[in-house]
Amino acid sequence: MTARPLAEENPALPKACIPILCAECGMDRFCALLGLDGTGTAKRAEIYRRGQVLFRQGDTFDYIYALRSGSVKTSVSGKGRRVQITGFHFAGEPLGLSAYAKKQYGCAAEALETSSVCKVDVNRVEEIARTVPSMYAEMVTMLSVRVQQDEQLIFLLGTRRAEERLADFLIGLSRRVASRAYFPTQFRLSMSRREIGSHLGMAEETICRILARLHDSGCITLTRRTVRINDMERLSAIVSSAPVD
Amino acid sequence: MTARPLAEENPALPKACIPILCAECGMDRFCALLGLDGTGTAKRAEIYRRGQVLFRQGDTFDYIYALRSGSVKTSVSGKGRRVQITGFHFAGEPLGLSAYAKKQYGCAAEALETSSVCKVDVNRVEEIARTVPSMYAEMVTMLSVRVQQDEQLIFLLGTRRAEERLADFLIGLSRRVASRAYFPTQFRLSMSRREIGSHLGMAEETICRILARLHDSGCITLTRRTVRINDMERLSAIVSSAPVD
DNA sequence: CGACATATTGAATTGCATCAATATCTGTGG
DNA sequence: CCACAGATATTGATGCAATTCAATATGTCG
Repeated sequence: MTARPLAEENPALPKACIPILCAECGMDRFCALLGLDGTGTAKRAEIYRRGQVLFRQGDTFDYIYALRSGSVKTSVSGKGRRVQITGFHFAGEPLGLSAYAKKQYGCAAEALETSSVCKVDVNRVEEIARTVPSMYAEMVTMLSVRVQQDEQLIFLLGTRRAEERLADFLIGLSRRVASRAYFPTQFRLSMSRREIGSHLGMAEETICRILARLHDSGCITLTRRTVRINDMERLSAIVSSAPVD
Repeated sequence: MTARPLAEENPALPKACIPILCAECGMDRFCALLGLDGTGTAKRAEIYRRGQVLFRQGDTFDYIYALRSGSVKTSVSGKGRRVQITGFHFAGEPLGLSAYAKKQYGCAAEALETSSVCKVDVNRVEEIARTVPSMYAEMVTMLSVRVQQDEQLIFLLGTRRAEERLADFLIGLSRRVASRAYFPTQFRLSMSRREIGSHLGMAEETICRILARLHDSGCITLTRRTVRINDMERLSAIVSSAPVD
């Protein structure tokens, strides 16, 4: 059993996400479900490599996933090869839960890099709930977090201009991934420019241009897929800059 | 006790929303919670008029709401008076649940017209769960439906052009409100052009122009806030028209 | 009726997409 | 180790969809 810091000792993670921290796998609430099978080790941990899919849009809801390490993108497709990346996901985040009602996934999930993933068979959920009565409450918590995140993205897509979107995106990433790293202001993008564009509702070229502009202005330093935030103040200012007013 | 059609007899409502239909108030799953207080009547039903707020963004999570009739908009605000309407809500829909984890509402809710709303004190949720063990599972269901809806809106905002957005919006509205009305292809908009624009991420004027264009082409008939869909085929074709390809 | 919100329509502007060309990176096999 | 091919990224030039600004019309309600 690997010792891990308790939730209270890890201020990097958002409060809402860590009431239960599972010492077995170092992950938050969701992993607690997996830790409770009596063996002390998470069952069904699997490795996915870049491009491998966890599930596809329309697939029957069979597993709930928990990301242990790496990163995953979720995307919604429509007709005419148009794809929207609805989210990028990192260690500690649950995936697939939103298929609960419809019994099929409303989005696809694909690994962005080599990632370790726990899977829970949904048929075991009721069963597990017998030993963990609060399990559904945990699922409510996780889903409610997701709704509020999604609504932030809706706000971004509906009201922000290109540069604001990208600044907002970088700040969010730094909070989620850089905070765990050695240099909290520096991190590596596991997704391509095209994927960032697909997530923020803009063209790949626009991502490039704005990143270049932020780099030239000294706001960030960009080398390949490595980003260092030099001036968080300025970046924040860009996000909520001039009202369209 | 007013007799109401069972879920199976009301094909107008989406499947995912009606496994439990509460005879007491005619509403779906959420209202079942309210029907189970032993009195046979929903407690704390209140009337809100156009412009009155159910809750504000940032307010402490104190009630879960269920819309019995009328309509409500939810919106997220940022700096610089920019506002995004994240959703329009009609009879049978739950509101405020997404505040569960953070313990404060991430959006504001405001009545678009005179509306009847049930309120459940969140402090009673645990309590209620004792008589209704499946209550948390119901909440998971409702939240998972909401996530999938939100992801559809994210797709729309990220990938569709103005005319497609509006066509998609009208089709969605007709499914949600017109189906309950006498003429299933005709309905009245409870929201202004500006509000539609704020929801779809476009300017009020653009909404006007495109509505006029759809009217002139015979696709819809528009009189004030009354919409009649004349050619659903064509409207659907607009939604998934030319790939940006 | 008069005041104010809501809606419509036109004209000018612009932010971003699109098209296009080149550069750079990554992995593979000789 | 280098050369090559394909993916990814950058940068420039051009076009257009949608916003913004502006003016008028129509609706709503005291």
